[in-house]
Amino acid sequence: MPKKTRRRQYSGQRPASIKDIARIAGVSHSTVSRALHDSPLVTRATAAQIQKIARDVGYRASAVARGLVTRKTRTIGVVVTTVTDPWVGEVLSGIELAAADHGYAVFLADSNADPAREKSVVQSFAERRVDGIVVTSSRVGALHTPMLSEMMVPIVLINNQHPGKFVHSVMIENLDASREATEHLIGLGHRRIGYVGDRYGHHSDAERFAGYREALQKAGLPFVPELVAHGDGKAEGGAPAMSRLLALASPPTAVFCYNDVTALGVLHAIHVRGLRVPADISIVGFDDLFFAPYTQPPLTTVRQPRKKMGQMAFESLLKLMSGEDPAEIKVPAELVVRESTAAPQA
Amino acid sequence: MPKKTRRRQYSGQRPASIKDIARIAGVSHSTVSRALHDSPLVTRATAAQIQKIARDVGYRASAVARGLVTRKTRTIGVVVTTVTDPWVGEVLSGIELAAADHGYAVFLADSNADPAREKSVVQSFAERRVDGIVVTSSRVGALHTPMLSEMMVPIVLINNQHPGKFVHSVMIENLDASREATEHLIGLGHRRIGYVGDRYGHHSDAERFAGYREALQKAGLPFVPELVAHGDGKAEGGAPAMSRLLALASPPTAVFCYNDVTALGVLHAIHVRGLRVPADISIVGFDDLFFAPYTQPPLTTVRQPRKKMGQMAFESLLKLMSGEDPAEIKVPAELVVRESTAAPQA
DNA sequence: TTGTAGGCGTTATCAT
DNA sequence: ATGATAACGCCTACAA
Repeated sequence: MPKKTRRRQYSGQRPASIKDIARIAGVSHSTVSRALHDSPLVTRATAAQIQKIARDVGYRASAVARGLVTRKTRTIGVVVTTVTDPWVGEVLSGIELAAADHGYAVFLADSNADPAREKSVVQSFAERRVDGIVVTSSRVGALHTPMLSEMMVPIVLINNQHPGKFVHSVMIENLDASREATEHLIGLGHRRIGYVGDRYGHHSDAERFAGYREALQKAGLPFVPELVAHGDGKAEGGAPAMSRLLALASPPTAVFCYNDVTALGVLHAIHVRGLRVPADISIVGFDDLFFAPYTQPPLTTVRQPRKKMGQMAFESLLKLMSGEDPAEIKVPAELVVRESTAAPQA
Repeated sequence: MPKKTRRRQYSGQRPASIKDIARIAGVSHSTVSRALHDSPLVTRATAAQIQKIARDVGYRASAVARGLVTRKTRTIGVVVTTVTDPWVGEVLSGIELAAADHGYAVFLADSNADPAREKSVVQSFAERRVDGIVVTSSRVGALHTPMLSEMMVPIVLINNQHPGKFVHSVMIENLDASREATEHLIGLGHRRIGYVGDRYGHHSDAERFAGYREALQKAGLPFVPELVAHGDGKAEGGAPAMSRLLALASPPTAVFCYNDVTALGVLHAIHVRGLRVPADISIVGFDDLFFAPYTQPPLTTVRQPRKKMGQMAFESLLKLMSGEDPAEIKVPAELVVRESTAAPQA
C-alpha cells in the first residue's frame, strides 16, 4: 500500500453563501440579502431567524462578490519605498488605522525604490481594483505618475511633489522646519553650520536644504559649499559623510542632518573620532523617530506628526473617492530641543 | 448662477472589460479570454490582434471577477501587532517580497495588540477571502486561534507558539541563541548577570528567559531573581527596568536584554547614571536591528534573519495553500559581538 | 479554432 | 414582505 500523505483540504470546504442560508431558512436569497442588511423590507421575525442561521453557519459575506457588483472594493493600495524605514512604518500605521476605522482594507506594496517594481506594483493594484492609492515616498517618487492618473484612481502622495491634476498630497512643512532648526543652531552662536543630506535628490532633501540655506542667508552667514555632504538617508551613509566634514581644515561646529537615521551615522562618526556632542559639535536631526530620545546624547530634532500624516492622507483619499476636491495639506513640524545641541566652544 | 464645483469623475469611466475587447475585435469574449491567457486554442494571428487591442485600451483583468470564479484571490493577509516596531517592519518586508514574487498581494492589518481589533481584522480577511494568513506577533498572540482555524484558511505564525493543527509557524531559536548570548557574558567573566525582559509574558520572552537561566545553570551560577526586571519591549520600558537593577545593593555587571529596543532604554539609563558601557557594565541585546551598530557603544546582540523569516513564512504558506504539510521551521540566530560587552572590572 | 451557455456570490430591479 | 431575474467580469465546459 502506497504511503498516503495526509493533506489538509482547505480547498474542499467552501464558505457558506447567501444561498446556503436561503435554503436552510426556506426563503429566497434576496430575502436573506435584505435581512442581512437589516432592510425594513423584511419581517422582524424572519430577519431574526435568518441572522441566527447566518451566525450559526459562520457566514461572512464575500467582499469579492460584492465588489464585483458594486464596483467598489473598499480597498486601498499603499506603495512604500521600504517598510523597513521607521519613518514609513509610522506613516503606514496611521494610514492603516484610519482605513480600518472606515472599513477599508489596505494592500501594502514595497517598491524597494525600484521603478520596475513600482510599476508592477501599481498594475497589481489596478487589477485588484483598489478604490484609491497612497504613495509614501520617503525617497524619490520615481513613480510614473502618468501611469497613475491613467488608472483613473484617486491618489494621495505623502511628502512628495504634486505632479498632476489627479493627484493630491500631504506634505510636511520642510522648508519652515529646516529654517527653524538651523536658526536654533545660529541662535546658539554657531557660525559654521554643516548639512548632511540625502543622496538621491529626494524632494524632501531639496526642501530641507533650502530651509537651511534660507536661515543662513537671513542671518547674514555665508553659504559654504564644503560644509555640505551627502549621505543616503541611512546611518550607513551618514557616517562617512560626517567623516568627510570632520576631515575639513576647519570643520563645522554644528550639523543639521537630513533625518534622524542619518544623524545616527553622524553621531557615530563623531564618537569614533573621539569628539563629543554637543561639547565639540552640535547635531540636529529630522523626524523625531522613536530612538531620538535615546541616542547619546538625546537628539535635538524636528518632530513630524507621522501617524497623523498617514491619517490625513487617508482622509484626503476618502474625499477624493467621494468626488470632492480636498485641499493640499501642509503639516507643520515642531522643533524638539534635547541635548545634542549647545553653544559652540569659545 | 450657482457656483459649480468642479469635481473629478473617477466613478464615471469604468475599466475596459473582456467584452469591450471582444466587441472591438469582433470576436466572442471567450476568445478574448483565451487569447489573453495565450491558450493554444486560438490562432496566433487573432491572439496577436486581441493582445494589441488589450494593450491599446489599457486592459487590466479584474482580479475580483477572477477571484469570484476561481475561488482563489491570490491574496494573503498579514496581521502585525504594530507596523511601527522595526522588527515587524523587516519581517513584513520579507513577506511582501516573497508574496510579490509569487504574484500574491498582501493585505496589511495592524492589531495594536488589541484583541478586539485583532478579531475584526481577521474577520475582514475572511470576508475578503484571502488565501492565507500570516501572523507576526512580536508580542503575545492574543489571537483566538480557534477562530482562525474555523476560517479554514492556512495560517503561519512567526515567533509565536504553535497552538493548533491547522497552524504552522516559523520561529527563531530563542533558547539556543539566548543561552549562547548569556554564555558569551559568562565567558567574559561575569558572575552577576541580569535580564531585562518584556512585560506581557510574550512567548519569545519566556524562551529567551529560559535560555538565560539555562546558561547560568550550566555554568553553575545561581539564579538571582532580583537581577531580572521587566520592561515592555520598548525603550520606554527598558530604561526604568534598568534603573531598578542599578539601584540594587549589588547591581549586575552585565545585562542581557529581551531585544535591541529594550537595550536602547537600558543603555540610556546607564548613561544617565553616569556609568560607562562596557567598562562598568556589559550589555547584550537581541535582534540586531538597524541601529545596533550605531548605539554608543555599538551593541553586541543576537542577529535574527528577519527578512528571511518573512520569506520563509510566505513559502510555508504557499505549501499549506497547495495542500502540502510544511515542516515547522526553526531558524538559528547568530551572536554578533560588538563593543558593548567586555570583561568585568577587577 | 471559435462561439454559446452557464456559474461564481453579491446587489438591485423588477414583479408579485 | 417576498421571490424571480438580471447584472457585475471572468473562466470553462460543451457545442459547433
